[in-house]
Amino acid sequence: MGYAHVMRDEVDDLSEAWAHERPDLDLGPVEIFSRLSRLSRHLDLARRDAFSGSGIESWEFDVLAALRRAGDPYELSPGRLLRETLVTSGTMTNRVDRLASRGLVERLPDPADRRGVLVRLTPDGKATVDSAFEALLAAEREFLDGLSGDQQSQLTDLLRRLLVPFSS
Amino acid sequence: MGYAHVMRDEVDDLSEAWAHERPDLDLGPVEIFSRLSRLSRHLDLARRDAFSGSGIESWEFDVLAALRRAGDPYELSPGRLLRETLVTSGTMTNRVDRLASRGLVERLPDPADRRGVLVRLTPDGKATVDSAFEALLAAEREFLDGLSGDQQSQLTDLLRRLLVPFSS
DNA sequence: TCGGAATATCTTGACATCAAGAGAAATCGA
DNA sequence: TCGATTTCTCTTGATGTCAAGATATTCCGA
Repeated sequence: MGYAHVMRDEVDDLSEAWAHERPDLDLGPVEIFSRLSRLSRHLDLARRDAFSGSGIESWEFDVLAALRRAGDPYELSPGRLLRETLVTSGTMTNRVDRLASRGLVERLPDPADRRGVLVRLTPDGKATVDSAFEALLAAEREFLDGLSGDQQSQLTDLLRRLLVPFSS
Repeated sequence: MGYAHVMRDEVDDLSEAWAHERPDLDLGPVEIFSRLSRLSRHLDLARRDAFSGSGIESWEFDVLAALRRAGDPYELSPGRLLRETLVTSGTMTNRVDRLASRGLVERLPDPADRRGVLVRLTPDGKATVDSAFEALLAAEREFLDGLSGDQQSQLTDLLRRLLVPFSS
């Protein structure tokens, strides 16, 4: 049966308050989307802690991880990187500048398109992102403690259903 | 049976790439937390669109909504507001400044504590947040189209389990 | 082949956020 | 009652992000 009937989170308070003030509205979406956005906020903060041991920040990990999982030779264009990380082009220019000045990536001319460049992970960048990824996984695993394997699969499936419309 | 076996989202690509590069790691957490964080990012962007009709931005809604659901007389301290919205005190000072200059809230001295102030929703602020909230609910409801009522309840329950540890 | 439209990246200026700390008032133990 | 600690809000300076636009190159239809 589980403990659903005794568990109470911050969104229960929030939606109860809304229900009191606006009993005329259907607050269904609040139950899901407020939890999603608050969870994401809490997890961002926890992620920052997890990365502090590896000496990088979350935005750095996002870029390095995209390059890392692209596989050898760990190269992607800035355009591809910004689509993977959902930021604007100005932001990505700035991120690559800072990562390059730290020696974690380097810019190369794209041999196939003279407008373009390629961003490549350096050996230093690869070691950094590998260590950060392991720390992140370890931290995240703790947050899944309260969920059985079945529940984790269910949650994955439900989140995928929500995400599909956004995945072009 | 549903369509789980044919649905594929952007995180399926991402985790497949990781599995290829790091077959030594247990990537379970990625399936859930990457989806949470990417969903949250997409939803933030959608929220911005939903609010543009009401003439406010997401950060303004967050503050106005906290005051609105507090109920008459729609007053909270800055400290309470920053705990509800998970931002720092400097951010909240800045937010209240800008909302006050737009006439949506006003600052009052706290009669019970001379260090403190109270932030109160103006009638204009109340009308604004009520209209924005209805627009938000309408937009969010569309994203839930792909989930049955049962699935929405399941998702709510699973998200609550993840959120409880963060809800002090 | 040529010109317009699309694409790729970078630049600029404004702005929201944060971390750290300052100042004022309240609280609590001795 | 007094002093130390805590609480509450605001200030400051640095920084990351965005929107809009500039520049260079490629693509594509006529």
